[in-house]
Amino acid sequence: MLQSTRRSLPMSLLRAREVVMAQFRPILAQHGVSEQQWRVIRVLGEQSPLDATELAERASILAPSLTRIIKALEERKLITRGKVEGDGRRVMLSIAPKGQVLISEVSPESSAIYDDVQRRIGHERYEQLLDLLEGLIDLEKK
Amino acid sequence: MLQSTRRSLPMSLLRAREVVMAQFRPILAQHGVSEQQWRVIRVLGEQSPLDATELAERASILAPSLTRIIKALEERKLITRGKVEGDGRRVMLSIAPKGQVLISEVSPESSAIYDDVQRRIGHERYEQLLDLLEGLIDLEKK
DNA sequence: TTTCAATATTTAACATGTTAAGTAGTTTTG
DNA sequence: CAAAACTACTTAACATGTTAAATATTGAAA
Repeated sequence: MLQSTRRSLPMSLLRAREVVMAQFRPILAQHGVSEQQWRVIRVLGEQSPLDATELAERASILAPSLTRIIKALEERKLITRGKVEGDGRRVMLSIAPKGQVLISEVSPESSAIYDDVQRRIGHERYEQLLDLLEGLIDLEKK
Repeated sequence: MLQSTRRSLPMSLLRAREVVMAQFRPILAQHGVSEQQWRVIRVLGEQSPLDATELAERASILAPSLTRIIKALEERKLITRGKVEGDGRRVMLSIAPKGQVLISEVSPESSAIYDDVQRRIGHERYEQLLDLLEGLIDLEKK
């Protein structure tokens, strides 16, 4: 039997993400960063430095995209890029002062939106949803 | 307090979708269609004809992307395109015979994967996840 | 130590996402 | 009825997704 296009898991995940991101996009746009650039900045805000592979993994961005994003963010001095002594292949990325400023500006607005979404969906259901998604993500590792 | 990048809703939705789609992509690639092209074909397989706006809505694809996708699929004769008498602005799209063949080829493999994911995550949790996602999607309409 | 395989990143090429602007056709207003 | 507002779709421009190939470096094997 054919899976309906309405109640299909990939489609629902896509739409749900769309609904949530629609709340965030205006804020990010005001600060001149894309969704992906913001993910990179936020990950580096949590831990710096990180090599490109680790960063790509944590921000869920493919290597070729990351290369381009790094270039753009470095030019705007939001992050910095350095080499690793002992391994000439790797690139180490760190959050820059301007990046930290950006984080401190965007985070409050971002948190407000998270809280709002969480409140509208209900705290319990919100946690439940995250748990189920986590379970789905873990399928990959098996 | 800063939201961790790990347990964040947009990120989890993205990753979960990635895990699921990673199962499908090889099949679609074997048949020479992208994920988005497949969504368009499948929606038209459920109902034809549809005007571009309806199709975009149901396939969760933005109008500019749809324009390009339609062009590609029409050239491959997987779908057909017609005008609406009475409204010169609209474009009506329909599944073509070759498109129906493609659906009949891909669907069994696709269903098998759905079943596998569903089985691995558990039927009940699967339905629960879809319900929660639906609830999140409905936030948009309020 | 030289050669080969593996790793980290980049580049290339093309599809799609995203926002804004453009075009043509249609409906509403005055 | 004519101008204005609206609608459906397309085009444009640039960022990102995606796969494959290229580069440079490192590590392992002969």
